[in-house]
Amino acid sequence: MTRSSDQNAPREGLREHKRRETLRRITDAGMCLFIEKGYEATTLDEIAAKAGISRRTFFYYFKSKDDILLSLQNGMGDMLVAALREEPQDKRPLHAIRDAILKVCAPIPADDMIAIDRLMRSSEAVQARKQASYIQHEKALFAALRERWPKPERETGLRLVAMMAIGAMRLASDALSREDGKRPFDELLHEAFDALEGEI
Amino acid sequence: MTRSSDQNAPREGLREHKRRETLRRITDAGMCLFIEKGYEATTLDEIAAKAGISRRTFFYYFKSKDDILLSLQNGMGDMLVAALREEPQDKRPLHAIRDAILKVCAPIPADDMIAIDRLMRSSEAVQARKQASYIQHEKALFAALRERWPKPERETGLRLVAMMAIGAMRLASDALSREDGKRPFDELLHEAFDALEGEI
DNA sequence: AAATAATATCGCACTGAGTGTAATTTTCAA
DNA sequence: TTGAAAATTACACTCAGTGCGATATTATTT
Repeated sequence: MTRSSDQNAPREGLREHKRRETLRRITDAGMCLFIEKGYEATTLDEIAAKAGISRRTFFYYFKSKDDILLSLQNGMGDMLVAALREEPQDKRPLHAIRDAILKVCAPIPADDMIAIDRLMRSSEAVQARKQASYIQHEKALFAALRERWPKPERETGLRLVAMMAIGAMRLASDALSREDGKRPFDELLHEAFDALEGEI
Repeated sequence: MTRSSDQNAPREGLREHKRRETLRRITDAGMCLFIEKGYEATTLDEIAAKAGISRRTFFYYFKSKDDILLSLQNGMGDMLVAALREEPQDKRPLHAIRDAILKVCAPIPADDMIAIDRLMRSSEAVQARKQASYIQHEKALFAALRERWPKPERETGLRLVAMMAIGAMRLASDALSREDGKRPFDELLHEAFDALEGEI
């Protein structure tokens, strides 16, 4: 088989391409099995088999079984920060974050959100690490906020803003699952932020 | 050795007494080893040996290794709720919770708080489950708040209050560790709650 | 006191996650 | 083409956690 006969010429290097492919296969296999037979009941051997790799290779791509689920969650922090940077400078911190969250979450189908949320609830360890990832989001947001409002006396305030914003997001996300998607996410998020204004 | 020679007559049944003793021995052994050689590096075999029980018996007392550290954390939720119930009825929700937190945390030595906090940071899984326990505290507080302010239209608001209060507690606790106990916990907590008022 | 039930303790064998190591194969670059 | 770097694999290992069944200890009943 000569190289000239390959029609799908790799644009970004064959290595990178294969890597992405394998990563996707593992994630798909994992998600598929998790939904099919539950998170705890799915073993790494099964995932590896379905993804067509060895068990050892799985650990070349993921740090742990949890990471299959959490890789999705963990990307959120960076996305939020990026979206926040694109918000107009004159908005109040809380509104800027709210709109950043809206922008990041808008393209995610509600059904996917709910499905992943349900999966995460099925394992205590995963659920815990999801909560922990919220704290990471808070930290990331706080750092981004401080760039824009660098006065030292605002620090505690900005920490709280980040905390409240992520909290509101959590509330909206919980409500989405609880109501099983009856109302859209952006409505719930607005409601949570409005309630935040009314409180205190 | 006849029973009549026992001076420490068990008041609450020998079984209950032994149980408490064993529980304490396991916790002590665990804490001791965790501090000495780190959380991850300590095995259940070592803990069991030091506590004078078999490895299997450990699981009769704890659900997991994490639980040694988390049993301390998990009691907090109930204590907060109990303290909240004893607060005067006319206080605003946020102030009532703040004072409840103060009452619960006052008797805990700052050094202990810091030491446990440091230990929990050393394991990602434990750290994650600690964050998750905060969520449990929020839920418990929310339930307690709803008893006092049962109007349905206040629900979202009360959820947020619980969230902000626990958030402020987290902030104060983080600051305590970060400053290595330079300022007392109650000062930091007041600061966090005051900042909360100023925000929004 | 003896018999009986309930609770505690333990050992053993097992599953499954995760790691260390070293060998082999595949891709990339000189 | 050749040699370095990255990817894949097998194997053997440690450790957390579970299921099961046996034995010991404490409580309760007769």
